[in-house]
Amino acid sequence: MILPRNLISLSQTKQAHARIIVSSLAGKASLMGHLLSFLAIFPSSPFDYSLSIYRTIKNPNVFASNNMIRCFAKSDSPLQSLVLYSSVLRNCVRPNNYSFTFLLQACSKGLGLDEGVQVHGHVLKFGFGEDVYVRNALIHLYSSCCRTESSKQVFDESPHHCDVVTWNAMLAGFARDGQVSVVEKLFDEMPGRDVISWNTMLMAYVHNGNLGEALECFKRMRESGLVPDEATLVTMLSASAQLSLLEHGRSIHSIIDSLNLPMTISIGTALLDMYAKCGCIEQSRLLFENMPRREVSTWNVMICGLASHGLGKDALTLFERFLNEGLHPMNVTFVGVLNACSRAGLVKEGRHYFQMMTDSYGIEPEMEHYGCMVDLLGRAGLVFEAIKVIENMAISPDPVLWAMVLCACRIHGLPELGEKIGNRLIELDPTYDGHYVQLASIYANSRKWEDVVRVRRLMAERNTSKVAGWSLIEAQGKVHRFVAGHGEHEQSLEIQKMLEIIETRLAAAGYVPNVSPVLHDIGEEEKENAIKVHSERLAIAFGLLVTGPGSCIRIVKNLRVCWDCHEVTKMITRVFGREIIVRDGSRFHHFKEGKCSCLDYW
DNA sequence: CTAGGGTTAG
Repeated sequence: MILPRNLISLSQTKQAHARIIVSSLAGKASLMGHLLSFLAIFPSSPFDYSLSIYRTIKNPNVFASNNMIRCFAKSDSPLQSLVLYSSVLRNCVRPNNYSFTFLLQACSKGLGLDEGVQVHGHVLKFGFGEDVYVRNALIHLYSSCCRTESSKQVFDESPHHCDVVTWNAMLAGFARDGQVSVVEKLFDEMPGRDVISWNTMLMAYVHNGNLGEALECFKRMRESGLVPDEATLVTMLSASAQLSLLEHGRSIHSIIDSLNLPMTISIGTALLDMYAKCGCIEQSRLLFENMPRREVSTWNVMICGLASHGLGKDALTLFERFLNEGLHPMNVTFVGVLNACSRAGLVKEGRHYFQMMTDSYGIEPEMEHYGCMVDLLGRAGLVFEAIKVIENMAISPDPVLWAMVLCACRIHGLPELGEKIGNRLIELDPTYDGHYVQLASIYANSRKWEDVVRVRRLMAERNTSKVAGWSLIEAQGKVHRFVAGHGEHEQSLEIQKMLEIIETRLAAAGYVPNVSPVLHDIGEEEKENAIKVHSERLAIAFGLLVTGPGSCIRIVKNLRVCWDCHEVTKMITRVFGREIIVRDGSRFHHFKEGKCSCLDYW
């Protein structure tokens, strides 16, 4: 027993077991307890071997039993440890503090809240209510089930018997429950914070969409002098990815390099996801090819990344490679694959992979899968086949699917059907303005102006909720946010001038703006006053102002790009000799030399 | 003689 535990392999442990048998020492409770304690370390190892050892012990003492409980807790059937616990009690062996930490661990892992509550009773009965380890295990149990009131109760019962682990378990519980402000409060109150405290705070922000706060918090963490670890950096990569902040993501990447952290699967996957979501799909590919090891999620991220960039064929090629390597796709893998088909208009392939998913892999299609298929078929003009998919669904369809059909009706000129679906959708959700916009647009295409006015009036009267359009651009070490209209940015005068320059130069190049707002083809932003300048145009104008000539302009926007802005952006890349990458609400557009990577299909 | 808290993706 000289080697540290974590350096001992399963086969070495088995050798030790063999020698114990040869020396006829098998059956000794303390010795076998040690053996079990080694077996408990191997992650999710099956418990049958451990159990066969435990069974040879004539009179198992609490030490040996604790370690067997621990083996169960680490296995795939953690709740088995409770069965053993009851036999321990039957044999009149008194459990100790170790027994309860292992038992509670088992309950947390096996989602046995009811069982955990019973164990909690035994904790009190046997007098371990003030043991820090036991209390932490209890708080962890309630935290992992989002029972924050119970966690808090345990915490409040003896507030002095706690350490940083106690506080961290509390943070995690409220974080999981989405109570970010409580996490913040506890984080401020706690007497000392370690890396895990910071990580939990960061994850609370990222998981609940408070991405700006996460960036701020990470800055404070660095100022406090704490060295971030793998979990910190993976979380921050996720924040950078969600916000599409390439410069920030790159700075995290350089921290990873400077800390000499190994390229683990987690780090690698998070990095390639970050690059993909920041528009650098080639960088993602490079990373992917150079990763020493990958797992299914790595492939998922890469396939989804390629799909979001409209590289449908490449995504499918990668998926075929995945299958050739003998890997087993998950439901998410097929979300990526079907998305790839839908973004690239690959109808035949889409049908093929949808069938493969259900027939060859027995994966039940979820709403996302149906969404891809309906979108794919609808956009390709196969509106009735899209409807058939919805009608044959095994689950009840989300209205979003009908909204896709509605959109297809508008694009492919099916006004009567569109009118029916549009009215039905408005009935279902009168507060969402997107449906009114689509319906009005369909009437406009049919030149039914009275209907256009009627629908728009209805929308105004009902005070529908609308999502304001915004665009982000990272420049000069800051994030600049633009909303439709202008005047809020400190350089708004220059931006205004730049917009005029753009207009003049595009006009000289022959661009004719789409004058009638009701004729606007696509656009969730139609609902915004059409006189206002869409947010991405402000961001592009600003980008032209502040970035060096010839450099690429990267924009993120929350809604989908409207047809008009899409046309203008194409022209700008030609007239100004710039590359512009826009991540909109549904995908990436790489604009270059007057063309877009989506080939106007999105 | 044995123990604990936090990881990403659509």
